Amino acid sequence: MRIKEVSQRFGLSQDTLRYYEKIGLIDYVTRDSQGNRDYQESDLQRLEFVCCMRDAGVSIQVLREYIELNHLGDETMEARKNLLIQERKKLLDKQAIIQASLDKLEYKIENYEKCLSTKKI
Amino acid sequence: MRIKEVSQRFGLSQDTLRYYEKIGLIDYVTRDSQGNRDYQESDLQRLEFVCCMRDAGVSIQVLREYIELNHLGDETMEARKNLLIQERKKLLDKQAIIQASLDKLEYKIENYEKCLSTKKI
DNA sequence: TATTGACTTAGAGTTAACTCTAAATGATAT
DNA sequence: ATATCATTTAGAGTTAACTCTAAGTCAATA
Repeated sequence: MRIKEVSQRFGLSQDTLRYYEKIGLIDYVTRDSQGNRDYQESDLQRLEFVCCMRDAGVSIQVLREYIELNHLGDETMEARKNLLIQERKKLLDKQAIIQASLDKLEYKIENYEKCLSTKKI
Repeated sequence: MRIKEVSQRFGLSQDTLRYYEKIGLIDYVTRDSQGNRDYQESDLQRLEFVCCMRDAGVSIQVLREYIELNHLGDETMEARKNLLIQERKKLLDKQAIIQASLDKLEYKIENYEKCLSTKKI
């Protein structure tokens, strides 16, 4: 699959896709006879994971560490698991923080609604 | 209250507090006879709100807009309400995205656990 | 054959949100 | 009286994560 289609599929710019490859967030993508990237199924799967994590706010640095551990083979399984557990913790914390923020917003919005309806009477 | 204590209370650096004031995220803080900031109750309340929103990822730009509308008085109540509703939507979307990420992480972690326990037999 | 379009590269530039630096002031502790 | 400490200011520097630029290649189309 060529870069344009991959870009559309994941909602990442072509620049970002090349950048992710340059910094090792995805492996070197094979090139076709013209020298253009030809993304394989495995690349797409990696991108799926990377996009999902990036969308949630997982840092590039952490994802690179994870990828790096992957490259080092089975010995690093425990380390990888622990890394994911850490990130899960961070995301759970973030959800709680967002929830607190939502509660505050909810309260303020209701307040505005009260004010606005009163004003109209 | 002096900047040091405010900094500790909200977990913001003194630099950040001065920066927030400079860009209008909080109003100009009154200075004492020595020219040092003396944060009032109203400043602390504003900071409480700003911090909560910033922690959840609401952008400074949006918060500045909100503050700006506040300065413009009661006429802008509807606009302020709508701005908050928009931000609520963004945060709800973000929660869903994080949940998707968490589900994926959960799956992977379980997988690692299976692999690791099998290896030990 | 000329031009259009999709791609390539290396490297520079951008943006949001801080964070740091340097020089100065005034109050407090030794 | 001197040193230390908490402040102040304007403005420069940093970081993460892109995003853009310029110059070039190749294949397809008018």
